[in-house]
Amino acid sequence: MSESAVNLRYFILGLLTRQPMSGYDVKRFLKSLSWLIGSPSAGSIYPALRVLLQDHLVKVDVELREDRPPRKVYTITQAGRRVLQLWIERPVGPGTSMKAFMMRLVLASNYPRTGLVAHMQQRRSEVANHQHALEQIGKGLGERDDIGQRLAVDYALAVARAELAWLDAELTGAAQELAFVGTR
Amino acid sequence: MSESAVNLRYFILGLLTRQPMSGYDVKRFLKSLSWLIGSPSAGSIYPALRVLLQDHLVKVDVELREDRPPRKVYTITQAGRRVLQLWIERPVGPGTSMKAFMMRLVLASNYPRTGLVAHMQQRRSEVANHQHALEQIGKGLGERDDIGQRLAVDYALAVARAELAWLDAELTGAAQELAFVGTR
DNA sequence: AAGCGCATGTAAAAGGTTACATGATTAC
DNA sequence: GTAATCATGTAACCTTTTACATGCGCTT
Repeated sequence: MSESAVNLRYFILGLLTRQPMSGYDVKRFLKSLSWLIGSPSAGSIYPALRVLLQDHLVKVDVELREDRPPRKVYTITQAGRRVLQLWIERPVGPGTSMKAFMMRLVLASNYPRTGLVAHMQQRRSEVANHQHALEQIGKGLGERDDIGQRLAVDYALAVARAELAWLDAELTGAAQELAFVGTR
Repeated sequence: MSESAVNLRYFILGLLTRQPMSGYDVKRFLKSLSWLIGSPSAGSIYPALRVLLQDHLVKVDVELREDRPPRKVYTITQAGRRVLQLWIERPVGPGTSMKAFMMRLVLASNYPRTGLVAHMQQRRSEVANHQHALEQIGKGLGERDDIGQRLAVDYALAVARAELAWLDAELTGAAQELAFVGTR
């Protein structure tokens, strides 16, 4: 359950590589993807942006409009891009949540193609491991009355299988692309 | 992203309905299911148990062993069972994470059968909603260069489809059981 | 001899949510 | 006229992680 820490800041930093955004923009965007990543409240987004600003990883331009609170548009700096690259290239250890994987997937455009493939392969092996572990648990359960545990393990297995199927399909596609690029 | 709060305490309380456990037992069990629910550190489990104890929802028996730290075995009290029922019957609002759903699924044996079915139907409609929302986002993305967003949405859709398939299969099974019980 | 599993816990720090505060504009 | 959306932010509170502290027994 570790390393959810620090992630929101880096993820927001990553979003700013697509285009400059205000805190409110970030909030709206995250809300639209709430299913994938969660929808953090204002009380975590604005402070996160302030920290990024203090660390000089983003700069801010204030858009003044008449009779409204000013809109503060944040832009990633060169230093920000460097720090983001370090974060993105840092291999994610075992036990990474789907949410953490999703975050990096959303930021795919910041990866070199091979880096993205490596990241997906990493996920593939993680999920395969856990699938195996779940199957073992399932067997161990046998005829007992752990109805809840059996349901939960079964549910998780169904999800794991879907993840693996998607990753395999996507990875074979990517492998062909890379092979093509390599031979032309 | 709300209401992760308070959950670990209740979930641990729920685990104690299966059998009395020590903090270390809880930790080991959670670790084995880390993929489903996450594996909280000692720093959250032991304090959680202390709070449960202070609220008289569990009681503790100390097993003294030679030359080792004593093992503290926690047992749920009647008051604990009542509080757990209230938590379990409280309808989970929209935006509930898979993890929160999993927690309640693991505790399925504490539900009356119809309550469990209702809970799964609730999840079904939630996932269906989000699937729809994701499909809309996917269409809106079109031919743009949001490669990351497209991948993430696609991935989430694959997972959502798997969840729906599982829930539908399980719910039709449960419906037949209930019908059978109803007619005999 | 080093490290892991057992077994408990605490303290500091980080992170997040909830609730509040402000205030204009737009849609019903 | 009432509610939602836009737009920012703060403060108190809660939970969780990280890192530490202790110490035995077993395995490599």
